[in-house]
Amino acid sequence: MTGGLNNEWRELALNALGEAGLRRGGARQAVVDQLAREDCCVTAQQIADALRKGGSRIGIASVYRALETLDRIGLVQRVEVGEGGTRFEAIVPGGEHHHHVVCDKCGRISPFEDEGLERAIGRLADRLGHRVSGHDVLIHGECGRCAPSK
Amino acid sequence: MTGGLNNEWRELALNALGEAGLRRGGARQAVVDQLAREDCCVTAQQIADALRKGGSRIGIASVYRALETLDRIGLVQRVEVGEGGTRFEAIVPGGEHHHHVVCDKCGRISPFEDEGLERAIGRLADRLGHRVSGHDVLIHGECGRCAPSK
DNA sequence: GTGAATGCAAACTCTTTGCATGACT
DNA sequence: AGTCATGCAAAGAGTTTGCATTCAC
Repeated sequence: MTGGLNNEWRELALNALGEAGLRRGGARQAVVDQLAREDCCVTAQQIADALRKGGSRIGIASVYRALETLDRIGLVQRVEVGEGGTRFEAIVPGGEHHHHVVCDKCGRISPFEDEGLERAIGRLADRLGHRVSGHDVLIHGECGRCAPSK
Repeated sequence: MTGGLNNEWRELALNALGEAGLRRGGARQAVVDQLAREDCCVTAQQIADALRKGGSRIGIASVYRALETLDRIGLVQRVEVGEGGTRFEAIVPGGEHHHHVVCDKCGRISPFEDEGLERAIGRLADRLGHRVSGHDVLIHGECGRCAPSK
């Protein structure tokens, strides 16, 4: 499940754009394609670089605009990890979601899922009483590559 | 416990600065004092504004430098909430800690604590296998003021 | 007295906006 | 054809750095 090209999400996103009356011009579609290829959150700059490497002549501003649009529709999520700017990643509305581990050594960001954590947050949301619309969890530590399984 | 002036932390911080061979000049001390007055995370700009309102002639750069120093020593924590830049707050090393709720309506950031959540993260840390040095949890929803207890 | 800390201003990075051009429906 | 999207460049916002001066020790 790691290793890219989330075709399901790509279809979903292109459909959603159409339904929202938005066009699928070069930049917008290219950003969707690129996000579908990523496993975890990336910066706007990384997306732009990847696309240019692929031969596209995409301006960074268009990448930001596309990401903003996808975020508003709920297909992309902003992730703030405090290192090198805001990151973005594809999300399936109402679908599974993961959180992130930031490696203190190499800075790599890896995804993880945890049922117990989700349950705890669910209970917390009940306890807080007022509406809870979402949550982010960020773990700091060492990634699998810097400290291979213990 | 809400309402400011954490004298315990203030002493701790001033001591720690001395022990680290760092001086307690105007700006550094003023930032420590101001952080001790805050209940939750604030931006560098907010600290600078508060200090100037108090009559100090403190440059924003000195505030950033003081915060960077305190962060390095472990007395201050960066909090990324994705709205209006990085925030900072006082922390007691090894002591209790809270997380944050960002209000979708008014943008206010409020602190909360949750035992169940901490336990879940503890178990998660064990499961991940490699070293975990810290964690942040961010809840999005409505704050108590925008949706008074349900 | 001496070196670290500070204030100011300039530099930098990341992100957003304005505007003319080009592309999708 | 009409309108929305894009690219480029300039503007903004937040943060960091350089340097002369001031201040804590």
